[in-house]
Amino acid sequence: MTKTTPSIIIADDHPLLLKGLSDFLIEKGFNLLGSGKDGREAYNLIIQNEPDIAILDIQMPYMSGLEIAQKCKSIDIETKIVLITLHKEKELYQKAQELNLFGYILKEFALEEIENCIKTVTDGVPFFSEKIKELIGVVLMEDNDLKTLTPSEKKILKLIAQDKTNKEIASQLFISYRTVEKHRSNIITKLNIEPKTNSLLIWAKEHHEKLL
Amino acid sequence: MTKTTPSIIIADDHPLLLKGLSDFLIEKGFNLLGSGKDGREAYNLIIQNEPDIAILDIQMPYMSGLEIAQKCKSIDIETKIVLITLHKEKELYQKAQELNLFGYILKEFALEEIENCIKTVTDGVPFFSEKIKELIGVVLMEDNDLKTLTPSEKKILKLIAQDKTNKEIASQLFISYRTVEKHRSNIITKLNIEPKTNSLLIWAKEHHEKLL
DNA sequence: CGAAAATTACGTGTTACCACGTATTTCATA
DNA sequence: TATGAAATACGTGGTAACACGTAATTTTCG
Repeated sequence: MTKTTPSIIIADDHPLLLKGLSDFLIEKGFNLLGSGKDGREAYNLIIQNEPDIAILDIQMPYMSGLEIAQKCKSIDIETKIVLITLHKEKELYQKAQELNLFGYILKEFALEEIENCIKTVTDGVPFFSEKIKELIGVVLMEDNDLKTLTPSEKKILKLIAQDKTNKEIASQLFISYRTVEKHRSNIITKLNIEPKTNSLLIWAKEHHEKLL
Repeated sequence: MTKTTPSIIIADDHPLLLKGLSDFLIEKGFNLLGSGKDGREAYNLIIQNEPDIAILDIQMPYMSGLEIAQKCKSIDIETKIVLITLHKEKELYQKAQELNLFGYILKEFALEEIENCIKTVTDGVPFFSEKIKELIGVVLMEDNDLKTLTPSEKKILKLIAQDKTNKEIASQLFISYRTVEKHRSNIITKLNIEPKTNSLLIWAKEHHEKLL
């Protein structure tokens, strides 16, 4: 790893954030090659410049930060990708392993943390915010429960989250209404849900993001 | 209204956004008196400087933008308050009337819109983003239904949204279990909810923000 | 192939939710 | 004070959700 200033491109669909980040990096003397306001622009910037680091928002029009990371991996671009987002996205932790993600920071973090992150990543060391790590712990627990579900059970859980009744689910899956009930029962047992009347519906609603 | 450049203070707890907004206003030649990173700082800045305009994030530590607006009104500070936020807060439209709010913009909006907003507000004309207005339309409809609910019905609706069963609600309110059921029935009728089994729970969950 | 897991299905019983109706009491206010 | 709205409460009947158990069939995989 050379000791020259790393080249960087950034992308964010929030003009204010983009400006803030851009100004900050320039002031700090980083080698900012360019910035994009959506996923397409970001992707083009990356394949044209092959920067050392790309700091990308997760949610952007046309292409998300994750999609960009995926494509970059598939075409063997060595750009280190740092995701930046407002939300503590729980699903992220797994994908971070699969893709060549090198960092994940929250927008509300201090500017110094960004500088810190860039330096760390430049040395080839992944950087994840502390708060993210906490989340990962929690999510891992919950996901362990989820993983014990069979495919059918997951499918039914999804449908429950979509406000379907047992009968609707049954006819949709061409199985008996009783079978659906049995699955429900098994799901409740596996997920250690309190045995209240609508507890499964409530659970499904609260965790419906994880069922996608 | 004088034609001099309006004095402005800004506050946001996201360093990046604050920097972006700050840099932008300075570049555009606005008279930026100061900036704060939380509600307290913002409030102090306002009462000390009594700026023409205060651009505040809604969600901030110690004091929200709305609380600041409230306090400012109570002590007759004439600063025109513009709220800025990432989320399309549905509850906002009502409060905008009560307080001396002069604007509401979304962070993802173009920088030009902010400039536009400041100019409009300087002339004493409230500025609300188009997207907000759309939302207000929708929310007004829904709220009309909500307003038809009696106090007791609202209370029960809140408890339903908190996953309480009829019996729990009954014992908590010291009323009969049957009464709760009657209320439920009335609520369903008033809100035009489809007569499915857990439809009321689902409705309450989906609208639980509005029940606060 | 054989064992384990998954899927399918049913029985029985309890509780919760919902509709529709009736009826009493309380309370604000025209 | 009198009218009406709201809150309270109960009856009846139907559907849905859930617990717990049994069991046949299919899939999966060592």
